Amino acid sequence: MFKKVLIAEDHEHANISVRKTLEDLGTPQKEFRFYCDDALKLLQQAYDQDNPFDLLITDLSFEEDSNIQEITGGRELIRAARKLQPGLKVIVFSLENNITAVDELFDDLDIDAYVRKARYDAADLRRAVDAVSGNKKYRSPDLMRNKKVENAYDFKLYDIEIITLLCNGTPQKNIPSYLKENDIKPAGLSSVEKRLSAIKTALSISSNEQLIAYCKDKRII
Amino acid sequence: MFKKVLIAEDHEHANISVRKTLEDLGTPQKEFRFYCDDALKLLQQAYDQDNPFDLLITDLSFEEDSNIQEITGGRELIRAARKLQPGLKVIVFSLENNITAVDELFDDLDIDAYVRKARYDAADLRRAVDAVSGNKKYRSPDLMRNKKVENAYDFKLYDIEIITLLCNGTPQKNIPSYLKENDIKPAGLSSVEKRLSAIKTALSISSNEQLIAYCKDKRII
DNA sequence: TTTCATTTTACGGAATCCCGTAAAATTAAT
DNA sequence: ATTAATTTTACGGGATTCCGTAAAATGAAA
Repeated sequence: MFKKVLIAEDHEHANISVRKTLEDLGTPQKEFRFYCDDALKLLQQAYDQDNPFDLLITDLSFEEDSNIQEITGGRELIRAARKLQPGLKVIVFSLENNITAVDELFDDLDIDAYVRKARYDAADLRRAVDAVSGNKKYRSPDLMRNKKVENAYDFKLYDIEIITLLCNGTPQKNIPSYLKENDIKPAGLSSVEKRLSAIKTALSISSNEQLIAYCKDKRII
Repeated sequence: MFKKVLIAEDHEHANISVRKTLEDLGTPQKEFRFYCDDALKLLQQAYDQDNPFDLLITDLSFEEDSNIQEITGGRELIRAARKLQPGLKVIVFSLENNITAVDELFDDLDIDAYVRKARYDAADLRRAVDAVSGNKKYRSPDLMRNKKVENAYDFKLYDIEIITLLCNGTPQKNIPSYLKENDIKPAGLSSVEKRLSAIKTALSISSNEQLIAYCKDKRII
């Protein structure tokens, strides 16, 4: 079982109960941070002092507030943590229930477990910690693959990025420059146009306006 | 302070930590349920046995699962609970951060407090319980804004008609023919364009996409 | 009815979006 | 390393939207 665990989670309530779950599991040393930057700093310190963490449990999205952060989300935190300490085990604990997004976490960031914040998430987290401590991967049962039929189109992170920009009033022609700034891969205007067009075709949707309405209704955005 | 509190919250982790918060506050009797129907049943039983609850803390959205429920959400639960026990204090504890939606909770359901699940939500909940036990209303500080200032534009039926058409994928240039069919007054394309432009200017919105997002968020559509 | 004010529509040019095709770049395979 | 396949970008023309101006229609008042 794990000896030293770091929890990065901005919601105080979630933070409290994750700590309690770890207590029940008998983890001797638990640290928690409300901000990604603080979490990484702690990770670094522990590493420098030859007493590194052996597990990171992190949320994906951290709300921005007056305390401006270098690292603004769980994905970047994981990347930074792994760069520092490649062998670090990582469990993501988040509301995200988009299967594709979770797949991307396993594929791109090689996380060890994904626990969705949901009805039985405490028991779920316990199972995840167990599995990961045995060097196994774990993902919440309801994200195994079943709800695939739900969405006629499988929204990728890239799609959501673009649609979010539209929601913020960014004109289509300005999206490329934003994508380039954030190093998001296909950044050409053509690519954006094509992707939007593909989404709309797949969903039998005819205008951007209708697409936004759809995404809002389905809570995709 | 409260003697008997019922927590209705489907997320196990949230449930655990709300219980812990109440413990810290010294609430002697705490019950919790993961489903609305169970929560209402317990409320009813306690009432029938002349030992009613004096506070309900509930989430707004409960995830559907195989356990089919009569009552599917916090709003209905509150309505049913108040019908049974009109004086019951109610604190809503939810992720919802749409000011208009929260306003509606106070206006339509006359809830006593709204605590948003966010960074300092444990401390926030404590303050809410304190306030409500002193017969005061409470809402999370970041949702304090005055409700009147919110709607910078007063949506007319005509506006909603047009925006609804856009949401259904009608291209702008086809809107006039729909309006004519339904005998809606200014049906010219120019009028439609001007109206949309006026709305966007009033709300400092730059695109139709952003307008749709705004209307969906504010529950105007 | 005439006049005036307001609303609605028509029109036109510029900007943007849409969509197909081709070039360029990247990736994979041999 | 070369070739082939795929992805990404560039380009261009037609459609649509955007926005200002002017004409037409409507309504109110005298």
